[in-house]
Amino acid sequence: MGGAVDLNTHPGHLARRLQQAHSLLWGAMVSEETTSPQFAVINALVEKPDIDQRTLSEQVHLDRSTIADLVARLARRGLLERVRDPLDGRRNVLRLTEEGVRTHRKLVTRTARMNRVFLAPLDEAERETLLRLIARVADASEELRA
Amino acid sequence: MGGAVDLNTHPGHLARRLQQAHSLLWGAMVSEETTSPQFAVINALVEKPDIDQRTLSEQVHLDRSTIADLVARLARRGLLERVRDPLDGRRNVLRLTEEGVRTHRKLVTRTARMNRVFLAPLDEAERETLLRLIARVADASEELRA
DNA sequence: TCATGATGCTCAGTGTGCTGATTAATGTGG
DNA sequence: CCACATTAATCAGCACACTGAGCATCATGA
Repeated sequence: MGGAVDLNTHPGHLARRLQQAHSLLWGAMVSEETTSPQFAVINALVEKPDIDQRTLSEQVHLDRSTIADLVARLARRGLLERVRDPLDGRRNVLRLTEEGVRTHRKLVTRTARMNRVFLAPLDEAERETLLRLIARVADASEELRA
Repeated sequence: MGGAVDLNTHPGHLARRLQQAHSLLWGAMVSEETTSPQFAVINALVEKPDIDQRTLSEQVHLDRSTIADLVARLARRGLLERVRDPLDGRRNVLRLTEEGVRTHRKLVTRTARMNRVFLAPLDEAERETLLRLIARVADASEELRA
């Protein structure tokens, strides 16, 4: 006996496994260079260009420090431009380059295909349930932190 | 328009958010020193002592490289012992110390409490559904890898 | 105007997680 | 017995993600 716990009843452990399985499949089916969080950032900038890092970090639910690194990498690869706001010297205004927009277009179709493969073990109703339940738990936790 | 995607339909993005929310709550309600993956390792050693790192990595679904770092940190903190197997000089045999067992006992009750808070937005049926669906997707992906 | 506070960013430090290369030890076939 | 493959662990390198500290800039009130 000894009181060991079944980790399959621990959502944190399962979430980590899920994320890891995802990033593996991502590398194989979507891109080796552009990671999933990077795609989230690019996607957010397609929807709302010319925002600063703080706003961006709220959009994609990433830390301010994490965003800084991530944006620096994307800028180094020429996918976006980081310009000091002349009206407010504290802000970096972010905008995708042509190359960034092209990358986004390419990855959108691939992510759709990957998501189908990833969720293939579930039927349509289960897929929606899974996404909805995760979102509810995540939303509630993030609510508490605000 | 411009083709931006709704990230709430992307399981990878949701998985990352879920995991992040979890690790935040973990730090607040369970332990600041011992992380969730570290607990998974300790828990596995409670169930099966005297295994090597490779076996351990399969038990908790963590990479061999990652296990090495993680185990080194736990050993440095005196929660487990890493001994070269005299019968097979390649292996490190792992065993919890008294302190490690004590830590596990303490954290088991706290993790149970934390999981209840974390999943509070869901009713009992939804909780089981969530855990089961995540496990199915993760299992299927890991299957492909093998 | 000028002190105070708030805001946006950066930096250092730590931990998690992967890949790929290397090293050491064991096992096996000729 | 020895060359060869296999296996376990380590190491280097990269990316993600957090905290906490510090810095520059802007906004506000006295």
